[in-house]
Amino acid sequence: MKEYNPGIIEKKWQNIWDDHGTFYAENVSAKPKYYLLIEFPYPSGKGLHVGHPRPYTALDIVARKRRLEGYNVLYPIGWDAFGLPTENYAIKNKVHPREVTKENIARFKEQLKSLGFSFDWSREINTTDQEYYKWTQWIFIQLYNMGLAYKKEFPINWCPACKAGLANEEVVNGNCERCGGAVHKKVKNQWMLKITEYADRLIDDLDDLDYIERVKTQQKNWIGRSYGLEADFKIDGTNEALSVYTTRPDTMYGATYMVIAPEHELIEKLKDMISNYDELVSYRDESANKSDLERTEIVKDKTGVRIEGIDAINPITGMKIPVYISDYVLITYGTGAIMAVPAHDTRDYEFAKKFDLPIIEVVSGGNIEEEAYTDNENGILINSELIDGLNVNEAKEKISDYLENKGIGRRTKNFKLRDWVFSRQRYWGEPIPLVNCDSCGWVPLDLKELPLILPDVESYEPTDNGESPLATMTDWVNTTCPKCGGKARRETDTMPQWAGSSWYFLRYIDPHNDQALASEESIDYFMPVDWYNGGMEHTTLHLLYSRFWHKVLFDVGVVKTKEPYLKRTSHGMILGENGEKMSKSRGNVVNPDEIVEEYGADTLRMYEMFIGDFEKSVPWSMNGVKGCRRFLDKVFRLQDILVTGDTFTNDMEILMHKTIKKVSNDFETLKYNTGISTMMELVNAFNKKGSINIKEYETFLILLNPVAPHLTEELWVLAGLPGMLNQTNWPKHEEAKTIDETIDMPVQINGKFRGTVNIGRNASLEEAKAAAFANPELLVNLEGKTIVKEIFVPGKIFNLVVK
RNA sequence: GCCGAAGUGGCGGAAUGGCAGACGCAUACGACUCAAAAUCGUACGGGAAACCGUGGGGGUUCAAGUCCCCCCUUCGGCACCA
Repeated sequence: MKEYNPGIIEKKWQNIWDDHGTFYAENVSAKPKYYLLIEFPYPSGKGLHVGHPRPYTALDIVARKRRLEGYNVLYPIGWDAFGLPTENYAIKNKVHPREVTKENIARFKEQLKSLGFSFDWSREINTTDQEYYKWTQWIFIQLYNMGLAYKKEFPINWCPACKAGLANEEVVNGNCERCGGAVHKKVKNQWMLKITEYADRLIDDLDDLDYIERVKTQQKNWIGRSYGLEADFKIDGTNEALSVYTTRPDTMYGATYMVIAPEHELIEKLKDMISNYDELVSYRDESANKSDLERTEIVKDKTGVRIEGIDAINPITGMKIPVYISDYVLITYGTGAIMAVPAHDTRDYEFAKKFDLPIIEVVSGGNIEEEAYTDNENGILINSELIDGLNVNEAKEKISDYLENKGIGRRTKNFKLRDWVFSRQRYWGEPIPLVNCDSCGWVPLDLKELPLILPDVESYEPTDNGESPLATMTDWVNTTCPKCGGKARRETDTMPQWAGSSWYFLRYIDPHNDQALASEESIDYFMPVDWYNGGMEHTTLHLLYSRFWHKVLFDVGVVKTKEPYLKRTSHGMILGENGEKMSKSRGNVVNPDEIVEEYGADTLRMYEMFIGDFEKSVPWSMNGVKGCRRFLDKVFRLQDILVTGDTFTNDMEILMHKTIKKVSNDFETLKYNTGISTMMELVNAFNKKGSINIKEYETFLILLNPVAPHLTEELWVLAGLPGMLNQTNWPKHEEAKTIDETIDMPVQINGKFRGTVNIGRNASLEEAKAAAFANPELLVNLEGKTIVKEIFVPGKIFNLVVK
């Protein structure tokens, strides 16, 4: 008998699929479409590791199954190729990032191709192509025209040693990833995108989506919507009022002092009344110089300064209360000021203890001598004249009404989500297509001027002053205003890596269109994405950003669906054999090339899916790989016991239908591991029987095909089955034929398993009882006992309660 | 601290409230072989057994890995968001 040689078989079928364009999606089709999306890779210099193929294989299984079910499947691939690692590598090795990118992509592509994914390679995209980023720039202009892009002073991470601005991911524990030195803040005028304007929609529209629950909750928490009251506290002896935001207006009687952020405008406004202005300024400077790390490290120890010379008036009690500045209040959230209720807020409690401020209990139930009582959702109000005796929720409403009626309070909401800092002072990104004109201000380029090509530069190293490398290119920077024709300067910041990936799923639909990012008809046909799988690490940034851009494009009228992705799932990480995260420095990286070389791509694919629960992290195991290869060898040897037959044999019929049902279902529900084990059981059953007929064999090959496509296509041909496997149909089970006529019903005595009885599926209690009493082994347990209760669940269990 | 997920053999992991450990790995023994590999077969949670076993402690139920309450541990996310 021939031997299973994956090296030859796999190459052969990959070529056939390529030559036939087997997996190309049709642009126009009478078939229903199905759009599957994986997160397109960043082509790093390291090549693939075995973690990459896990999600790709999972959706490849769904893609192949869907095609056999009669869908026009779009399963595309591309490259998210702008970004820092490439740029840093290029600087270090004095190669152009374009060249590095080209090489990396070539390597990734070769590796991916060797795994036999059914990607539509005719739609391959690359975010660094001019024809691609032309439309990234076009979308930016839409954002600008809608007023969603604006410039703002915003601090960047600045490494004084490297003289470079750093991305957040380059800052590790407050230090520079490269030189290890402390990272400081440097304020720059940057482009921001108003994602906060879409915050409500980004939360509310989640309700109708089929996203795994942890993704929804993480996004909701990240956006962080809260409802509360903005209330005005008068500053004594002035017409000024200090507005605070609170989610607990019910506790206002307990507000014994106020705190404002060090940067709050009130200090400048009331400068003349303040007797310790200099002290406040030096505190402000001090906290500005603190790194993020320092600021959070000092959590335990609250600092602050009282603003001398002013007092605020609690609007509900009329009492004069002091005002402090402290960096535990953030200028970026709410109004940058709070009313402090130390009895019921841990932070305020700590501050009050330290500065010896009064603590007034207003919700009963805690022990405020010991600590703040915060877990008080169901508490009753005390020491609060207007609302004494009410519960927290009633009190909130009453106080809110009261202050709104007096015109010194407004119900409002707040978000933790901040606007998106969209500028990078880097070379390897999309140029921002705007010019600054002395008379017209910021002016976007015309569509016909796009793409604004990233110029070739001698040196793309960051500059000493934190400006983008593009800023030194005066020829490129100096231009004319598209509006008035006067002198103008180009924006020299580039876009972040998140830009290209925020809309790539739309370009796949119509990747060569030079009139639009994709044609209207094709968008209408293919959108939305039916199933998007990706890593949990992208939940709060990429996934949210792309939902935001899609909603903007919806508002512009480019897309017709308010959400880009109907369904979102997430895979677990693959760890090294030692159970640690795979990394070069830990020396536990497994390269898929080695596995393909030694065992074949089908074995790798199968093991990637069989390794464990798809949603959980799991350590790699070379022995596990061997086990999967062993199974495929077994499958190959089924040829030896192949017999004729055009229907399932009687003794295998039920098992066949059960298997079809289980595998079909498991492939839809991320349970690839149990789907595969079901097929293993089937093969074991045929081997035990000693034969498999051609009909059973054919069906089995189709079921296994999504997991091991090369082998099954080959066996299909070797068995003389008609055409190619990829042209056939996915089998369907008959529900009636998945049910056994007789079952081994477990018999329990006092809830303990004592044996089984083989009875009819629909047998009655009497039949079960008769069978049980005919079994001497069971009778032993009944000796000298009386039966007090018989529990019989048809088809399930027979339990005798005895005394 | 807050939010989320999870704790089951030597390992990865299965189990609509109804026989815990499917399937695979590792291991041991046997067959084949001059021998080895491959392959095939048998065993494989603990215990001599009665029994005991799904992180720990309570509870609901005829019956709990699964449901409820409390606690411990691990992982992921957020982190002074008022």
